[in-house]
Amino acid sequence: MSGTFGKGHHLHLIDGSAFIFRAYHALPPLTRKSDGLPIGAVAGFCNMLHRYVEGNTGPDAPTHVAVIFDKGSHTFRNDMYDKYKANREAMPEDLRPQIPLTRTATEAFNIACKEKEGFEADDIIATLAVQARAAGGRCTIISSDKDLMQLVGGGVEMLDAMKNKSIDRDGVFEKFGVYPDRVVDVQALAGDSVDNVPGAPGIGIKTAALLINEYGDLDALLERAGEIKQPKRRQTLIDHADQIRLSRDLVKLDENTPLDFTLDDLEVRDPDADQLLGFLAEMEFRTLSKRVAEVLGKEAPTIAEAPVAADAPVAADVPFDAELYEHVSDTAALQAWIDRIYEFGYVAVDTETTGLDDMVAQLVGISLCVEPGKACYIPLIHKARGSDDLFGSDDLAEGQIPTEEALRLLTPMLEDPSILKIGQNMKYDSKIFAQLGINVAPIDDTMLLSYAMHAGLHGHGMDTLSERYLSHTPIPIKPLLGTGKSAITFDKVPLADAVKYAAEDADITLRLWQLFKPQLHRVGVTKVYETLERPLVPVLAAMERSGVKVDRDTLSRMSNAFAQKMAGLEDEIYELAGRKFNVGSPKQLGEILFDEMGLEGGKKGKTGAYATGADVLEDLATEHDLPARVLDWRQLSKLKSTYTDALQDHINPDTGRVHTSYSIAGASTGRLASTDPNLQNIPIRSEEGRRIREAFVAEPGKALVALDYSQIELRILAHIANIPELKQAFQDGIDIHALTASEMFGVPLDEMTSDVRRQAKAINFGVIYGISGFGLARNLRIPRAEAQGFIDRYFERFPGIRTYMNDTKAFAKEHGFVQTLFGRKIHTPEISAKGPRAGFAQRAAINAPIQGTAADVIRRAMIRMPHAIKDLPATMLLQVHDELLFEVEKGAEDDLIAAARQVMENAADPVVKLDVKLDVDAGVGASWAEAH
DNA sequence: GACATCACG
DNA sequence: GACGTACGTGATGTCC
Repeated sequence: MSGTFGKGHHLHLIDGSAFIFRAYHALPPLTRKSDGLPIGAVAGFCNMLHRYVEGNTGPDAPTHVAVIFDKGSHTFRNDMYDKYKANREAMPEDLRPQIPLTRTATEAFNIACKEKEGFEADDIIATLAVQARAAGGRCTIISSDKDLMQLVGGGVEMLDAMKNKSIDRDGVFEKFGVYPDRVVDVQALAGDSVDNVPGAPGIGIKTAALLINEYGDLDALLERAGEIKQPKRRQTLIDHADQIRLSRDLVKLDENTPLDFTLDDLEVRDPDADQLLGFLAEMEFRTLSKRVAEVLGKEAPTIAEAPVAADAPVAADVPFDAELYEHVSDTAALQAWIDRIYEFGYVAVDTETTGLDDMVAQLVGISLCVEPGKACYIPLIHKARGSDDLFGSDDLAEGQIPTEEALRLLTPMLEDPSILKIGQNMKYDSKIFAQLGINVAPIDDTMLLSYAMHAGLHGHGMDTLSERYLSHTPIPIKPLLGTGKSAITFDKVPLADAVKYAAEDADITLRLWQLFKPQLHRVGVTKVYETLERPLVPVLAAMERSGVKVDRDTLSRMSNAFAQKMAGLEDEIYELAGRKFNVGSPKQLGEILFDEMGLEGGKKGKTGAYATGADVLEDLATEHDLPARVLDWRQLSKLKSTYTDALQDHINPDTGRVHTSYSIAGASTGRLASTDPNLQNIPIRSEEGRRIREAFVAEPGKALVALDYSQIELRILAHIANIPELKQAFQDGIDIHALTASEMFGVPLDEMTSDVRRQAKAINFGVIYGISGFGLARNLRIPRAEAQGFIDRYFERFPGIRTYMNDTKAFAKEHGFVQTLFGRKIHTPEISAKGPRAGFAQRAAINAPIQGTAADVIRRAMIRMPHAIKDLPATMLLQVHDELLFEVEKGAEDDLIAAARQVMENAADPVVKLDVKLDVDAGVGASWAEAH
């Protein structure tokens, strides 16, 4: 399309400074290999331009486009107000030389590049947008700068390229509470701390919008300021009227910037392949050159591989050699290591201990590494071999620094805020040090780096990572410790072996860190790692060390009661079966039920054994008493073995409390997992099981407080899939399952029966899991066709759900991962598999953003919690996915609930603005049963 | 160590 | 049209 710009034309205006700023902060400080020129921002800028150009296909593609830049630091606004943008930070040194290169880049892409001395880019954009509107064409401003929102409307809209979200008049209203024509008035009142626009003191956007909407516009408001009821607000407006008018002039964009070009000069042009590829080659952008060349159908330019600096060894260059590891046996050698650590500013640390339970294990030795291949082990309490070679004596081996002495030297370094301590699963090591009163900080964790980048692809244990990323199989621990009863602890491992094994772990950790850390940016998960993973480590360490008090007598009494009941049931079962057998053996039970007794419905699984799961037995229970008895027996057996018995063994003899361990990198979705023991699956659904929670108690003088998010996953679904009815119901506090039932079946809310509600509830949950007719039918025990009918009606009523499911599957197929609202990536490698695996992967992909976002939310709450409750006599003890359990001194319960609820309900802010509020329910009691 | 089962969100 | 089918976990007991 050509001719004079007008109807049918579509102008894109890109806010160049915003692109540069974003590119600069999104990428690590890259430099051009050949000469060290800082190039990160240019690289990011080019990537964004390329992506932009590639994304511009289809009927909505622009006919005209320009990138608009700021020029010069002095504009007419500085003449109006000398403090305008006065508290802007200076441009970073390494960004300055890149600015002109972004102009060159724009021209290399053959996109119009415009700027004007004395004017901000915003003014040029305003002028062009107004011209485009006047000519009857459309204009899209690619920026998220709120100052540009005053231009929206009448064919002008904005596009946030990062979020790929367009902002129209309603979007502006959402942001400012007024439509675009009054945005300037609101900004004039609210001011802007970034640009140093003064505004009216004490008035923010909300109040400003309120006032403008009440009085019509700013002039009317200032004229009638005397009518304002609130005395403080009235006085502010009267006193600062001039300042407010000045602010309006500052934020009002100049729509009449004199320009020496017209819209027609901005017509979209094809890039000149040679020019573009030439520029990219000059910048030495290998990957982008290749990508662009592919699109243009050209050969990628060859870019000479610059020699890697000799003094920067990378992991791949240094072979693993355990013989080179150093045994640090005296303080002089240790001091030399500490000195080296201070030279580098970081160190990989690993502790060796007497066991895997970090609440009990004792420190045996410490290994350190600052450069690949150069690591040491500092043994502390290794035992000397006894005369009979059987470690009969308690004597320490030679060549060890006394623990106290070594820690005296190491502690300042471990606690030094300027020295980064790198570990693999640092929560373990920091807990070991915490036992000794040493507070290790700051930390980096290779396990969590991997988790942030590779969740869903593979595990994140050191052996896995070493083999995958370093092509090196670590020395196995088993031959050193042995197995079973004859296994020894690490302090009995001979020093020569211990040095090799232990130092290698630090070596591997350092190499992984060197490899992973720069990749974080590239994978785009720096924020995830920095805000959701790393800060959680000390929080969890503290919770685990606190533990929760569990009353042994309560458990013991329950255990005896269960045993008695089970014995009674066993007698009945043998009677009904006609013989004795092992009730706990599904295999034997299946044979009894289906072969000997000849009951119908025996189905064999893959392994050829009959299925005897609860669902099968429940069906059989209508026909026969035996399956019902077995179900009862199984419930008791589960409660006894897993809870009343095993839990007692987990009571720490020193603290009298149970200390679980949370794995941060276990669940692919971002959820935590609790192990040894698992305190996230303590019974609650059955009345009998629920009583186990009576054993979880507060110390005398204290109470337990439980706070849990109400329906968090459904709220997140309502937001992500954008379902207006569900969002409204949550805002209004309406029973969401009843609402769903009402919408689907046309039953008014006040006539809802519990059965219809129950069905709707199953559907709501099913949706979160990637529903299927079969699955819903089985869950509700209704015919499959009927279940499918429900699902069809649900999708019809809430079409956004189907769109979400389809979009998510498509996204996973295209990218190989899905994302939470906070940017956590969950990889879905099997999404394109054949057969049933694809189905699994698709449902997991649908579920992951929902479950994962909820997990992110509570992580954020937990990370903020210590600060929020620091002045209260309270401790955070447990997390159960959507619940936090606290122990608090009596009298402070309400204060704690208020503080913790505040943090939990606002945990998504300010990164994610949820369309639904988050509600938190709270309970207090002497036991977990009472508090829930 | 695999499998079945069942506890939780 | 057949196939297999609700998401994410951990602990326990049986059986080979």
